[in-house]
Amino acid sequence: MTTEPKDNIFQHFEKYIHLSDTLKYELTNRVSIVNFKKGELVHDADKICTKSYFIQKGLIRTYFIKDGKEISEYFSSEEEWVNSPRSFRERQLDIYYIDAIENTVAFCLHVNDLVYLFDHFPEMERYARLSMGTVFGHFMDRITSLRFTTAKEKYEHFCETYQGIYHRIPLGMVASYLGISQETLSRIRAEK
Amino acid sequence: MTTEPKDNIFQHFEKYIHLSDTLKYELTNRVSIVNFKKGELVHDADKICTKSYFIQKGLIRTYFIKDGKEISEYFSSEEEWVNSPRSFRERQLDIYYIDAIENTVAFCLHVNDLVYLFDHFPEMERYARLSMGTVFGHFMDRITSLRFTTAKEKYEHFCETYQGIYHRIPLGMVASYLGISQETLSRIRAEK
DNA sequence: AAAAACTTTTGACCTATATCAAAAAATCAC
DNA sequence: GTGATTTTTTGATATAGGTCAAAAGTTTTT
Repeated sequence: MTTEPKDNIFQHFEKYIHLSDTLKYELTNRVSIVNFKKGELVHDADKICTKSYFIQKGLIRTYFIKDGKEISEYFSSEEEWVNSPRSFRERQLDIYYIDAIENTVAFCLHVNDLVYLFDHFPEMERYARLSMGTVFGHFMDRITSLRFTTAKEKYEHFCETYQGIYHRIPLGMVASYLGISQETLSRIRAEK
Repeated sequence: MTTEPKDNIFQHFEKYIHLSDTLKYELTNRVSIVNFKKGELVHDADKICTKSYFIQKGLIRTYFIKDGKEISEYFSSEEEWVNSPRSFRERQLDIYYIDAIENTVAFCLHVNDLVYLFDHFPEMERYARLSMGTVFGHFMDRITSLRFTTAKEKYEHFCETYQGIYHRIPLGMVASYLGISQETLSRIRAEK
C-alpha cells in the first residue's frame, strides 16, 4: 500500500471536517501539483490572484514593495495555504507578490473550483470557517508582539511562531517582516 | 409599518447570505437584547466567553492587562460582533476583557445557539466565512500600519479605520491601541 | 576557480519616541 | 455647584533603534 501524494492535503482537511468519498473525488479532480524553483514568482501583484496553493514541501514568502524595497508580509510552509488574500477573495488587484524561498512542491486549486466546492459541499464552508479561526489567533498575537516589545522580543516571538523555519529565511526578509532594520537584527543575532 | 429592532441584525446577515424565513425565526428565538452601561464589564477574562454580542448602538473595547496597565486591543461599534475570539471559539480562557466605552445596546447570542445554527443552516457557515474574510483584511492593514509608520502615521491610519468613532474614544485607550505613549499621542494631536 | 553579485556584519552618528514629573483641564460624585 | 478623581497636556531628559557607509562573508555565474 503506497502513500498517494494527495493523502497529505486530505489529512489536513480531516483535522477540521470529515471527508466523504465524493468530496475526496471532487478534490482530487480539481487539485493539481505544481513545482516552483527557489526565487521563482508564484504570484504577481499585477494580476488578480485566482489560484491558491497548499504547500506540500518548501517555503514561500508573501511580500509587497514599499519605497522600492521588498517588505515581507509573512512566510508559509508545509501544510499551509498561500494566496494573495484580498485579491483571491474579492477578485481584484492587491499589492502582494508571492515567491519561493526554497524549491517548493504545492497543490494548486483554482478559485472557480473552490467556489464549486463551497456551493456543493457545505462541509467545505465549515472547513474554511474553522481553519480561518486558527489563522486569526496568530494575527492577534502578531499585532500584540508588534506593539509592545523591543526589537529583541519581536525577534524572539518570530522564532517561536516560525519554529523550525526561521533559520531557513534570509536575515533581510526577517527584518522587514518584523519592521526593524537589517542592521538591528544582525546585532541582536550577534549577541547570542 | 414599524421597524422591528431585529431588522438591524437581519440586514447585516443579508449583506452576505439570503435569510430564509425559517432561519429568521430560529435567529429571533435565540437572540436576546442586552444593555450595558458606560464602564460596565461585558466579558471578564476570568471566565470562558460563551456569548457573542452584535452591537446595535454604542461602543465597546476589548483589552488586556500588561504590567498592570490596560492595553486596548480593538474597538467595536454599530453593526459589529464582539467576543473574546479565542475563548469563544475554543471554549478556553484567554487574556481579554471587554467593556463598554459608551452605553450600549446589543444582541446577544450564546455559543451553543450559534453551534445549533451552524449545524442546521449551512448558509450560516458561509456567512461566517465571508464576514471573517472582511475582518482579515483589516488585520493585515493594521499589521502593515504598525510596522512601517511613525507614530503620527499610525494615528492617521487609526482615524481612517475608525472613521467617525475615533473622537468618542479616550486618548489613553487610543495610545495603547496604537502601541505609543499617551504623551506622544497628545503631542501629535496638539500639532493639528 | 575567478569574478560578479548579493547578504550580513560592524562602526559612527542622529532622531523619534519613551519615561518621568508635574501642571492644567475635564469629568464624576455627592 | 464644589471638591475629588481621572484624563490630558506640557516640559525636560534619556535611549533604542534608525540611517549611512564601508568591510567582510557568502552565493551564484561563467
